Amino acid sequence: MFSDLEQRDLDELAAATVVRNLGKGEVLFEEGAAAKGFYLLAEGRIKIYRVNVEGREQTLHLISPGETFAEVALFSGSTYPATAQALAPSRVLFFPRHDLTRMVERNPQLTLNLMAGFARWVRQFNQMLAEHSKSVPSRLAGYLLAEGRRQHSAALADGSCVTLEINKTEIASFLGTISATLSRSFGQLREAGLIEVTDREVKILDLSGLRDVADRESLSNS
Amino acid sequence: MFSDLEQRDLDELAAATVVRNLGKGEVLFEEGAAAKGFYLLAEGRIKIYRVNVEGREQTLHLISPGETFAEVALFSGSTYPATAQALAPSRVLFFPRHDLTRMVERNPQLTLNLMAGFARWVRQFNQMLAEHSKSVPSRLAGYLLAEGRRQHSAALADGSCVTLEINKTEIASFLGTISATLSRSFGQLREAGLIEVTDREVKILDLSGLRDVADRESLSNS
DNA sequence: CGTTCGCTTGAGGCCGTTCAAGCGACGTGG
DNA sequence: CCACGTCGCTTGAACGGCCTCAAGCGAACG
Repeated sequence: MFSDLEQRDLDELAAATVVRNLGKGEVLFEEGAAAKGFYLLAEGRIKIYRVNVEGREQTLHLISPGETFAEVALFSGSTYPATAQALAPSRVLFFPRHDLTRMVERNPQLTLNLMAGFARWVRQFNQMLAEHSKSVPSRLAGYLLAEGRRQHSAALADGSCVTLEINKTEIASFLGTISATLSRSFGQLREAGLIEVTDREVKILDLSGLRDVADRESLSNS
Repeated sequence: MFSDLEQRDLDELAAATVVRNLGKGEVLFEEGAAAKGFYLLAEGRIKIYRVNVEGREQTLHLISPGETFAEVALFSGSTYPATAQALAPSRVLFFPRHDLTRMVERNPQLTLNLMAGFARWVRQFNQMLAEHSKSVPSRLAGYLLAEGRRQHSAALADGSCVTLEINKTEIASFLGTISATLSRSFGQLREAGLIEVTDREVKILDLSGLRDVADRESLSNS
């Protein structure tokens, strides 16, 4: 993202960044708080969530080390649209907005990079909307495949193992459901012979079958 | 959006724009097509939609005259993430991307304007996700209020009328449901004494009640 | 006059939620 | 070391919202 910056700007940026350490469960910023910049996760795990009218949490993003988040702050200008909380002890780098915008004005190429970052964001959001019209088992299958891809550099295969890095209640929130339903969904995938679950380890027994379920609307269809 | 451009750039932009007329039902661009720029709707009505795995349409945006759409093309770079179709005879202005990016490089202020436009987009998307966890009657109430706000410059009041500018099947698609369910939802709002429906005219009988329903999760709760 | 289209309404079924109970793992304090 | 509470997870039963399938109806149109 910063690859096209001149050295002078890089120095300036580095000088402006702030490091912050978070304990497990600590809230980095809350929905509605003034947005003064964006973040890069150096270490740990962050979840971005909103609470809906009924009080249930809907996780929007799960941030892994190396990813930036809250870039929206650069545009929306005013407030964060969601809450960020550490799921594990974490270290984040903070980039103040006014430094960034100053640099943007001087370095148009940076704009294009920012835009590219958006592309990812848009795609992800689009996908979330699409996912939301699927059944819970389908969404779960998609999640497992995505996690597997993220964890292994190599391609997935029958027999690959995926580690659940967050507890199942958190996964449920990410998938827009509750733990009870998620539990049954794991059961359905297991009974279909697609996966094997032991604690926080998921073994993929039938990769292509799992892909089918993830692409399909429901588990039963066609 | 273009307010900060210099005259020279404005001239150049004007020279690059292309006008296109669309008949009712005509498709402007399809999901997956190469994205070469974005559009401004001068006249008519456009819907942006995706078809999910099951083949049902989910409308993402309804574009009214004066609004821009497909700005995403400026970022994602590659392909349109959805399909655009005219709901009525329409006239659109097309802005080629490469002209825009050239201008962005020369005119950093334009970037910030683009970002501001994007902020709107993000907010809308966020709201869509939130809406999706509500009941259909709630979503319908929200839609009616939004349409009312869009149509009347003055504030809404008990007795205000809202005209449904698109047919109910299209509204259903926009709300992520089907016409049968939408029909029942209209019935529920009517029976609750909140609205009165005659053909394509909706009279708001109880504005604050309608707002309550729109903010609540379901019609029955509390 | 027949067809198509948009809308409404009914019956039935599915999926996910709610409420509730039960279980093992873990930590704490007696 | 054991009793007890909490927490995360699972499982059952019941309820409810929305979808599906289907029929019916008026209006527009050829």
